[in-house]
Amino acid sequence: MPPQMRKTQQPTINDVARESGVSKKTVSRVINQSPLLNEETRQKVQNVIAELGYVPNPQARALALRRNFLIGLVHDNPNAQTVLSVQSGILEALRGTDFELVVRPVNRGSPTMLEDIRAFLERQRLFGVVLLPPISENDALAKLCDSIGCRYVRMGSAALDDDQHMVASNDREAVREAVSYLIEMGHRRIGLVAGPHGFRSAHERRLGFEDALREADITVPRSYFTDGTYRFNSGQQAGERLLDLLPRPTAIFCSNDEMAAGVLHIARQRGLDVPGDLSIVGFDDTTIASHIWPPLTTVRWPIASMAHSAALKLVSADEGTSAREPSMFLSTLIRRASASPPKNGAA
Amino acid sequence: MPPQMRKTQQPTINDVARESGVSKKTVSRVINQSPLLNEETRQKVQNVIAELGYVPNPQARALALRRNFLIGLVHDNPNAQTVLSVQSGILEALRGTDFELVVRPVNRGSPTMLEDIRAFLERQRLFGVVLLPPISENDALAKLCDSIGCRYVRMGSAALDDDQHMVASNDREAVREAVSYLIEMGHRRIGLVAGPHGFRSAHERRLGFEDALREADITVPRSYFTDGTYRFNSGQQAGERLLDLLPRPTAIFCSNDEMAAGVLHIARQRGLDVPGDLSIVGFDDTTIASHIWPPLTTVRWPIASMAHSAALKLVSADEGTSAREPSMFLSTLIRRASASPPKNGAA
DNA sequence: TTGTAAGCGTTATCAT
DNA sequence: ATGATAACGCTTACAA
Repeated sequence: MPPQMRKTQQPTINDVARESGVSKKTVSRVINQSPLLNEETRQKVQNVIAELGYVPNPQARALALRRNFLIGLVHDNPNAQTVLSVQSGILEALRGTDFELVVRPVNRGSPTMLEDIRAFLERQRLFGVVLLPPISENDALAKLCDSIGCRYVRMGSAALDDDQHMVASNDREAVREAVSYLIEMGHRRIGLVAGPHGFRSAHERRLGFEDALREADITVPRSYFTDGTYRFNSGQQAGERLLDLLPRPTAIFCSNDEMAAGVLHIARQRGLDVPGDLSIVGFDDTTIASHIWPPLTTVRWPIASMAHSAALKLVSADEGTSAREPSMFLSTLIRRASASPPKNGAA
Repeated sequence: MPPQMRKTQQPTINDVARESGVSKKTVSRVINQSPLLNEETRQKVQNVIAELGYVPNPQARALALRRNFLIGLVHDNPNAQTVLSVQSGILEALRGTDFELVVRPVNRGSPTMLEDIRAFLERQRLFGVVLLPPISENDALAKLCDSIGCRYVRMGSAALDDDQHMVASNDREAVREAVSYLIEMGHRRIGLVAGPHGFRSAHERRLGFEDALREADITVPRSYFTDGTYRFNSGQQAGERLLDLLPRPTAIFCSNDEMAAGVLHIARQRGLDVPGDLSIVGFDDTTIASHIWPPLTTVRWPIASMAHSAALKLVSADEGTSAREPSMFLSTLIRRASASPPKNGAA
C-alpha cells in the first residue's frame, strides 16, 4: 500500500487508524466523542486527525447509522422572503455541524402531498425536518414524521405542538398591539383584510384585530371585515371594496405586507393620501414594507431566529439540550410612515 | 428469514434479488439500465421491484459510487426573490429524478470562501453545483470544481464559460433595448444608476446603457452616471445625487429594481411626479416592481428557466444530452407605468 | 479501555 | 447475459 497513492484521495478512518496505531473502532470512538476513552489515546488520535485533515465521510456514516446528516426544509411556498429567512436561520444554526440543508417545496392542495413527503423522508432518511406554515399546521404531517422516525419542528403562529416540536410567534398579541396603536392615534373606523380561511396565521391575526376593538369598545360594520389570499391582487380587491364603503375606513389593518401593498395601490389610484386619508398597517416586515412609499408600518416576526431555534431543537434533540431553546417568539410593531392620526381629527 | 420481519423495513436490493431469483448484480443492472440484459430478466425484475415498492437506498449508492445524488446551490445571497426562483427552477428540473437540492450560501469577501466551498464539495461529494452570480463569475471557483471532479454550471449575465458550464442572459442587449425605449419616448437626459464594480452584471448593463445612447447619438454629462450597490439605500443615495443635478435627468435607468425603488422613494420625497417629471426603469422584475406605485417598467430575465436548464445540464452531463439545453436566455422589457414620455415635451 | 468481526445497501471486477 | 466476491467507509455488537 504505497502511501503516495492516497495523495489526491481524502484520508479515511483506516488511514487515521494506521497512522495512530489504533483500531478503526477507536478512531470512531474519538469521532463520536465516546466517554470511555483513554485521554492519551484520544489526544494521539486527535492529532493524527488534525494532521491528516481527516473528515468522516458522511455517506458512509449515513449508511451505517441508517440516518443521513441532512435537515429538510419542507414548505409550500409562503413567500420568497420568508423562505429565505428561514433558510438562513437554519443554516446559521447548522454552521459548524455536519448537517446540510435540503429544501423541499411541496404542493399543499395536491392529494398526494403526504405520500410525496413520506417517500422523500423515507428514502433520504433525513435526520429531521423543519415544517413551515401553512403545511406545518397539518397534524397528519406531524404524525407522519413521527411514525417514520423523522424528527420534526413546526413553525407557526401559535403553539400547535409541544415545545420540542414547535416554535411559534405570538401573532394574535402582536396584531392586537398594532391595532391598538391605530386606536390610540384616534382611529375608530378600522378595516381588516384577513388572510385566507384555513390558515392558522389568518385566524390568529383576525383574533388579535378583534381583541383590540373589543378592548377599546369599538364596533365596526361587518363590511369592514374582508378576506384576502395573502397575495397582492387580493389586497387590491379588498382595497376596492373597503374604499368604496361609506363612511370609509380611516385605517386598514392588512394581515400581511403584500396585501397592504395592494391596498396602498388602490388608495393611490383613487388619489387618497396615505397616511392622511388612510392609514395602513401590514404584517411580516418583508423588504417591500420598507421599500414602498410611504414606508409601511408593520409587524415584524423574528423568522430567522425562529428557524434558528427550530434547527437547534432538531440537531440537539438527542442531547436533551433542546429544552433550552425558546419556543415562543415575540413579534414587534415597526412604526413607519404609513400610519398616522386621521387627518380630520377623530373619526 | 421470516418475511414478516421486513414489514416495516424498506425492501433492499437483496429482497428484490431473492424474490425474483436473480443476483444482486442483476437487479443493480436493471436499476442502472444496463444495456446488456435479457429482456425477460429485466421484466421479471421490474415486476418484483414494482410489487415490493423497492427504491434504491441513496446513501448506499452514494457510498459505492463515491458520489452523492445531491445538487448543490452555491450562492452569495443576491436577493431572496432570485435565489428562490432559482431554487424552483432547479427543483422543477430535478422532479422525478433521484436528485435532491442542497443549498449553500457563502460569503464572498471571506478569505476562506474558496476553501469552505472546497471542503463542502469534497465532503459531500456532490454530483454537481449550480453557481449563482456574483460568485459564479469567479473563475477560480470553476477551476476548483473541475479539479475535484464536481460538475458545475454557472449562471451569469454573459457567457463566461463553454455551453455545458454556463447559462447566461443577455443583459447588455436587454438594457440597450430598455434605454432605447426611453429615447424613443423622447427622453434625452437619461441618468444611470449602475451596479457595484466587480459585478459582471453591472458591467454588462452599463455597456447596454452606453450602447443605446451611442446608437441615438446622445451624450449625457458624466455626472449622470452614478454607482450603486444594488441595494435600496444606494438607490436612494444615487437618487439624491441625480435629482440634485441641473438640468435634472428626465429619466433614470437603474441596474436593478431595488435601487429603482430607492430612486422612486427620493423622487416622492421631493414631490416629483413619476413618470411625469421622472421616468424610472429597473431591472429584474422582482415582486417589488409590480407592487410599488407606480408599477415599475423593468427588464425581466428568465431566472427559473435558466436555473431549470442549468440543472438539466448538470444531471444529463453524462448522457451527452446537455448539448440540447439552451445556454443563452433572452430578457424582455416589461412596460409598466413608471416610464412615459417626459411631461414637457422632448427635453 | 480497546480490538475483532460482521454488517449497512449498493456498485465494480472479474469470472463464467 | 449473469453471478460470486470484494470493495465503499463507517458503526454496532460482542469480545478481550
